[in-house]
Amino acid sequence: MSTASATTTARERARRELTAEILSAARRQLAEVGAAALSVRAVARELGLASSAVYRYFATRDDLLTALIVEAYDSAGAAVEAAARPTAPGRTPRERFTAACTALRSWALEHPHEYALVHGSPVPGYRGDSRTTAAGSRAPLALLHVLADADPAPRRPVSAALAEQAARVTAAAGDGPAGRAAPEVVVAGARAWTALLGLVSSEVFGQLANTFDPADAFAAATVEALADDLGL
Amino acid sequence: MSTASATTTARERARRELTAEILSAARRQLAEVGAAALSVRAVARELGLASSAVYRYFATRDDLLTALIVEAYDSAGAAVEAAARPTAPGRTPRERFTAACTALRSWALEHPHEYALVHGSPVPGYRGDSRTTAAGSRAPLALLHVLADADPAPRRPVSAALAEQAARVTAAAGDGPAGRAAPEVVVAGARAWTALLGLVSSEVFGQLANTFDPADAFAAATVEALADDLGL
DNA sequence: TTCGCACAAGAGCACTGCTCTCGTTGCGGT
DNA sequence: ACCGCAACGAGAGCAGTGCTCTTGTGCGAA
Repeated sequence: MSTASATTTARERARRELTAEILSAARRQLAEVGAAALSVRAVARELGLASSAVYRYFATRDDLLTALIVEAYDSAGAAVEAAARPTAPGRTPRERFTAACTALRSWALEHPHEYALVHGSPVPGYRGDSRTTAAGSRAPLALLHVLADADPAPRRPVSAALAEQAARVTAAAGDGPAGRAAPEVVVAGARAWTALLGLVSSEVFGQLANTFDPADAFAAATVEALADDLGL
Repeated sequence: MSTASATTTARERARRELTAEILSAARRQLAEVGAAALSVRAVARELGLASSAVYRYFATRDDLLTALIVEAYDSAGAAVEAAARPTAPGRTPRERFTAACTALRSWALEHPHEYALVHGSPVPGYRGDSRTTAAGSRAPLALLHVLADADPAPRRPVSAALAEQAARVTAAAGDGPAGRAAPEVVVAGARAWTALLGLVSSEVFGQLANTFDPADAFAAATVEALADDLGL
């Protein structure tokens, strides 16, 4: 630890690179065959490695999946954050909200397996890793940020129990605008978030087949309804 | 096929019974270890059979899962239908609606693996079997039935494209009250259905951890909000 | 009674996650 | 400059999987 702090030894470089290559191959395979069929051996094969070598970098298949989950959360979160950003000063909160919702939907349609990985059924016995929860908060927090900026008139009072849970959210949100949102706004935002997840999940998982299948109109109308309901 | 039409031969009986036993064992295993870990061999082991024998009754593991999917859809659908039924003549549509929503949530919490099977990520390459879609329509159709009975004033006009898709739904719903629902009502109902799925999925899949985790209050408030939004 | 077909069992194939052992090689401390 | 350790990749191997094929057996229709 003495001289190695500044210099990066060749081994460290090689480790980082190979880790990235494994992740990249796993990402490719995830996009192709899905999480259920992702196999450590196939990843190793694609890289010309022995399967046992991969286990030096990811102790278990679930660890590899967890890394992919974090990546997916971050990718989706970045997309939503970018769409929610007030690019122009005059951009209304409603525009930011609908853009963020649409961004999540688009991301999910472009990365269905990644979406299923993070918002579908938890794979075996789920993990509540702190990395995943942090990364998973980005998108809903971006939405809450928009709501806090708009500070809409709360349309629906919340019970004391609900307000306490909302306070937990604002406490975890830090001291930004999202951290100062009213409990009614937090609850309404959470409601909108779960509704959005339901909309996107239904479409991505094929539950809307034979009904609202090309779901663009349905999704757009639903997002508008959500914005109305939030008072944006 | 001559005399066998009336009498049930011993073979047929045995086949039906063993099929039921296999399904029952599979159901038990699904509830315990989840769909991903459900194995034909373990089912056979539990029944004291060779694994190859099971394949005489379900040609493939996916066929077994499909049967479980149909069972789960029917179970959930029956629970929702029962809750949505106008048990007393004076029961308001709003009561029926909230009861149906709560019934779905309760069913999902009692059968998380079954819920994940039908509303989580589709397992490998999905199947759009006609049996599953029919069974899967029961719960949302029960909700639509309640809405059609209430015939609320449509709060939100729908575009022509959306109305056409709604017509597809009413056409498939047959000639009951649900089949005569206005397009605006059908779309609003579909919106409520996806929102309900998002709420229940978020809770069952653990997405609400650290925020609205004992989710009874949040769920109840969300269902009330949905009922309000529907004009019930 | 006889023939045929459905049946259960078992071996076997290709695959999986994961572990263990082996020879090698890079790297830090003396 | 050297030595020893730890990290490394390869390969074999274990237990498990879905699924197939063959083999023998007993029920049931003709």
